[in-house]
Amino acid sequence: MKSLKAVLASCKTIHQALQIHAQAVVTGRHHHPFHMAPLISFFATNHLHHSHLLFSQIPNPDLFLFNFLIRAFSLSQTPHHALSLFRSMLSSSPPISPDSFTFPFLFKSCAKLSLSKLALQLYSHVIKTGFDSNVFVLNAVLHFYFAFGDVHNACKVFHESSVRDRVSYNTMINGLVRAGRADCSLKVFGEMRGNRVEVDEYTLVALLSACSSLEDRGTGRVVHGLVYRKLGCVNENELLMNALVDMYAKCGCLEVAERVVSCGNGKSGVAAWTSLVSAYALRGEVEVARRLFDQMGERDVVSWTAMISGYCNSGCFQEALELFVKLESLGMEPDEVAVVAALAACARLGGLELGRRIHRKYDGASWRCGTHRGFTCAVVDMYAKCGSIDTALDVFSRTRDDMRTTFLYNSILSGLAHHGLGEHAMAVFEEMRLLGLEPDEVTFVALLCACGHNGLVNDGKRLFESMLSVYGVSPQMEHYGCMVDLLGRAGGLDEAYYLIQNMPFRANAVIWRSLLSACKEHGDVTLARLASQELLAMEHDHGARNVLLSNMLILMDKHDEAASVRKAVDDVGIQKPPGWSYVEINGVLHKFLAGDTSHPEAKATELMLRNIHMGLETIGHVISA
DNA sequence: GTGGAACGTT
Repeated sequence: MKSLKAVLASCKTIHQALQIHAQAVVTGRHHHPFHMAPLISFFATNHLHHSHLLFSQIPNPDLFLFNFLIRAFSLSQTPHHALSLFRSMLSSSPPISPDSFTFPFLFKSCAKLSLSKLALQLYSHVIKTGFDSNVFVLNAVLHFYFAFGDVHNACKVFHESSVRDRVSYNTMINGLVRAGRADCSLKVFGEMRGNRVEVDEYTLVALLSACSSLEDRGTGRVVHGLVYRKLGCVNENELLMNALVDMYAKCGCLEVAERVVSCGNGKSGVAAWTSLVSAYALRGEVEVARRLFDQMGERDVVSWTAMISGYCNSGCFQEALELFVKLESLGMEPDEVAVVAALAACARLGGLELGRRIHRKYDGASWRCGTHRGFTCAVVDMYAKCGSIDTALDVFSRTRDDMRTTFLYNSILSGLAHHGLGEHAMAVFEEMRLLGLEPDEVTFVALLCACGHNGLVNDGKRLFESMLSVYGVSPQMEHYGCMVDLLGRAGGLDEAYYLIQNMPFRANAVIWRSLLSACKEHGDVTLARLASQELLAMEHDHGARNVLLSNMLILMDKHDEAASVRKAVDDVGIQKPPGWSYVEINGVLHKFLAGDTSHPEAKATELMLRNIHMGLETIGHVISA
């Protein structure tokens, strides 16, 4: 008689397997772990739920069966089942203790479910029971520390461990690269070589990723040499080929990257092509990127996202959104990254209706690798940039504390700043501090900008002074710019000028322009001349500042000087690139230039604008030129 | 009769 395993191996359909199960029930073998294991294992690949059902009918499952199912669930989309199985394993009578097989699967489940506390509890159990000297357990611990972003403890455990193998090194190198510490990963690789541990394809892929993120083509070439020595010129590993192409693409060697793709005997896959698309788009050659994108044999969500982001990077937001809508219409499920890119494009175009549609559609989405943190941030940013600050605040306030990040606070703070809600911004910042989130450079730009727009001079000064001393963020050019603007608007022109003279770097055009417009506002001709001289001496020309300067001189009744500035502008032939504006009305995107009268409803628009102006002036606003 | 780690998009 054939063994059950042999019979199952020849099963072609689920029905045949179910018949075998029925037979086991008839012969009374369905209660025995030993007899049921092959059936449970048969269903585990595609019908895990059924395996679980069979398992639950066994009165006394053994450690092996528990481990088997815990493993299967830890790899599945529902890893929490692995943890409940573990609980029932501990509480069965007699209780079953986990072994070195159990722990790695539990850690994997914790990592997938972001249960860092549980993982740490389990780890202390591992140490107590001595399983930390098992290399499989160690590697799983390293993996979960990296998954939780705890690079420090991963390194600590790795360096203090007495057992290490090739996988430990690979996990370290890969984890460090993904944590943005590619430089450290190369050091670990040095240790690996020093300890005469052989490299394998996992090592090589991780090293190529390190070179990609460091844009270190020299080391990249050395690793390419290692690949060649290890595997010869033709290789069968698609992931490795892709990593190689990506390395050359990220290092700017696009020609070499393309050569690797074409010499790869068709072994390089979607990822390699996606790297090329993204590299060309980043270089500003969107047309080339699009041609490659259209030529690709196979395209997945990531390739579409690369092209969409590529358009965004080159300022082609309309093309980006067209591609996103096409992606949806093809029935492909965009991931968090794609949706974030589309929302960013909406934000830049003022596409409120499309943005709102995207927000509603993906609000409850359950993304495989998504955290929803990026999504929330992009949604808040989109509403704020589209002028709907109330909706932005609404989404923000309904966001759970553990979903709040510095980035999210930066989005809402910038929104509040641009909407002139300075006091509200200060209150939100206070809330951010209480939550223990650390502000970064962007936070302070938003805050100082908010203070500037609302005349909160003392708050602004206090914040600026606390940046480095309290928060460890050193002020950049933008922050000085905000301060010059803040002081200038409040009439503190001398203080602003003093700040410019005492900055650690030379002021840029933005700063001088901001001082110039403050001079205009407060009628300081001497400082205005000084600022405009600085501006004219700057290399990269910008027509707007001269227009501003001549406007100012006209307002100050210095028509002769104004005329000479205008003439200087005309003589040099300074041209300001046209600034396109976009507005979305009822889902239709309208594009126009300043002074553009080509739109069919230009007259009506002009009339409405005049009404708004008059309304603003009636309630006491001063409209500057 | 069960183990581990890997590529491309923000």
